[in-house]
Amino acid sequence: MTDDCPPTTDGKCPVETALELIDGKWKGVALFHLLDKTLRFNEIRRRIPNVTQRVLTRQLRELEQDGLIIRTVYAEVPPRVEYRLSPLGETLRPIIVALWNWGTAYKARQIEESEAA
Amino acid sequence: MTDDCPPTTDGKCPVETALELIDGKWKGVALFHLLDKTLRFNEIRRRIPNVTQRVLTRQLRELEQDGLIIRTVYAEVPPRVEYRLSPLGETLRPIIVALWNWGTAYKARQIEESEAA
DNA sequence: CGGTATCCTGTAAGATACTG
DNA sequence: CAGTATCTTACAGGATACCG
Repeated sequence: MTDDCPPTTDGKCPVETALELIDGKWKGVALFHLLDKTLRFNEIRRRIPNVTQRVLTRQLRELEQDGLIIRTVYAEVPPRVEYRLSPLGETLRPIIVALWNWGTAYKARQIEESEAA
Repeated sequence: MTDDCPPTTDGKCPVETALELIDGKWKGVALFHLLDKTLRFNEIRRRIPNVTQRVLTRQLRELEQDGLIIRTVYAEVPPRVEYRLSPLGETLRPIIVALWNWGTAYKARQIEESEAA
């Protein structure tokens, strides 16, 4: 089964295809926060310390172009821009949740190890 | 629930932590092939066209350092080096499989769209 | 067979400043 | 508030050649 990897149309393994879409230092985390609810730009930013405005903007735009999130601009002053998962993005939910669970367990393991010192 | 993201020990969201470990252009695919069985270096290489020896070597070593795979060197001539998932790496299986399924569905959708033209 | 050793290039990410 | 506009830099990835 795992051998039907390469010979797809584009010669890419589906695993590679999937990972490419969330490749970007902050994309996974951004998607994670959007699992909960629609968020405004600065709301996302506040949840991701260390990301710069420029980088976050770009990554969100790429997610939008790839059809994973929907960006809605409200013609108001001051401007309001909301981001939410698209239907396609919703299908990523189990994966994002699985990553969160895995990462959480991984961290717990790290802590145990350091305490065993 | 999704708000307990930042305030972990290292300030990183678990999603970010998990993604960092499989961040590397070919790591996900390499792990995918190792789901099936233990593979020798060139066996992995053959399954991943376009990856250079140098890069594949480095990514496998990083996976090893992160405890996701186990590298075994047999003192033979010619040399034989086998790679297999570690117990920790095994815990990634559901995620890798989910990525494969997702990527496969995504590609199918792309094809449908292009045919609708 | 399974690597190193060099060298090179593109680009993702970051810092900083400005804007409708 | 939610962005652009510039500029800079590190480094992942790749090409090529050689080795025990």
